[in-house]
Amino acid sequence: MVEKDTFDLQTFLPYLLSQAAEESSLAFQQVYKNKYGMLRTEWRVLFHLGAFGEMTASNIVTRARIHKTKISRAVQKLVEKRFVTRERSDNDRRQELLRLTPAGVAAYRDLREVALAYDETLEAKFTKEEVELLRRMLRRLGERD
Amino acid sequence: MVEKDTFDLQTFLPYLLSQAAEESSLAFQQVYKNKYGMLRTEWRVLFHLGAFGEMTASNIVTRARIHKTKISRAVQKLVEKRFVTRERSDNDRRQELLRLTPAGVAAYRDLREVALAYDETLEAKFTKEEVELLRRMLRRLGERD
DNA sequence: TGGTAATAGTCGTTTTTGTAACTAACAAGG
DNA sequence: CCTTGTTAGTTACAAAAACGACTATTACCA
Repeated sequence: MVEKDTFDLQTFLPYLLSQAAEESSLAFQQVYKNKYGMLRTEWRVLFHLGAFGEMTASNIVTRARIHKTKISRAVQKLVEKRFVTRERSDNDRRQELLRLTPAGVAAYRDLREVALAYDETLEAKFTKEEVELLRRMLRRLGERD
Repeated sequence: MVEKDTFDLQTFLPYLLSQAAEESSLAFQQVYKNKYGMLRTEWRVLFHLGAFGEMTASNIVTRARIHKTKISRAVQKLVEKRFVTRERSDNDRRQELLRLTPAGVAAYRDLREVALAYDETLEAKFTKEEVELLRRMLRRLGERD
């Protein structure tokens, strides 16, 4: 045993953040996993393509800050699932333009609705002002240093 | 491309939470990883033993909500590193009492200081009141449903 | 040009994690 | 005592993540 402690895990922000992140993503995770057999990175890629339209893998890497090997494998899976097509760019033949198929668009829209509804249940725990502040703080904490 | 979107990842709380959690734990992670060769679960186990003293693995499972197989493996690693000892309980010979060794205590104290200092740098991004609210909200979001 | 560096994306191997099945010890009721 | 059920913790195997090396293409510049 150590002397009486001035440190409490319950005040350590990285701990609180990771607990909150984990708990709050569980329910949503079940949906894209069970309904579409997707992993988290796949959902994120799908989301980016749905929200921003045609992109290359490295666009997503930059925006989502996910390692390129993870993106690469997620794209493969999404192509296998027929949610995404890829086409070599003519300007730069290293790049591949990624696009949602109609099935991909449908999945995106469906998940987007689920996400919106789920987010509302989270927001309902607090006041509007609190949620607003929370978002601002989380964005700030999530900024790359 | 999809119709103009009402959904923005930047407002989706699980996304913001996971980005903030990831980013804000990176720097601290480097410390326990590089300095002590620990993984996240190992640091958490070490922390629990340092803060609360002698515990069994399932005590930690309950408190930290980490799956018992992860705890089991983390304990093995910590024993190998000579930070923790285990001893079968006499009352119940299924249980093992876990304790920090002097080296474990030293590592704990060191990491505790690092954590405290690091937390302060995070807090410095906001006002006292904001941080207080943030903690409350994160605890709320991290509660098991 | 030609050579070197940088970028896009993939692949292979090693670590970690997740899941479930397993052993050992206890508990409680007949 | 015996059986059945529960708890503590480990282990085995499969799924997923991390990390680095690799190919192909483009960019830069002497």
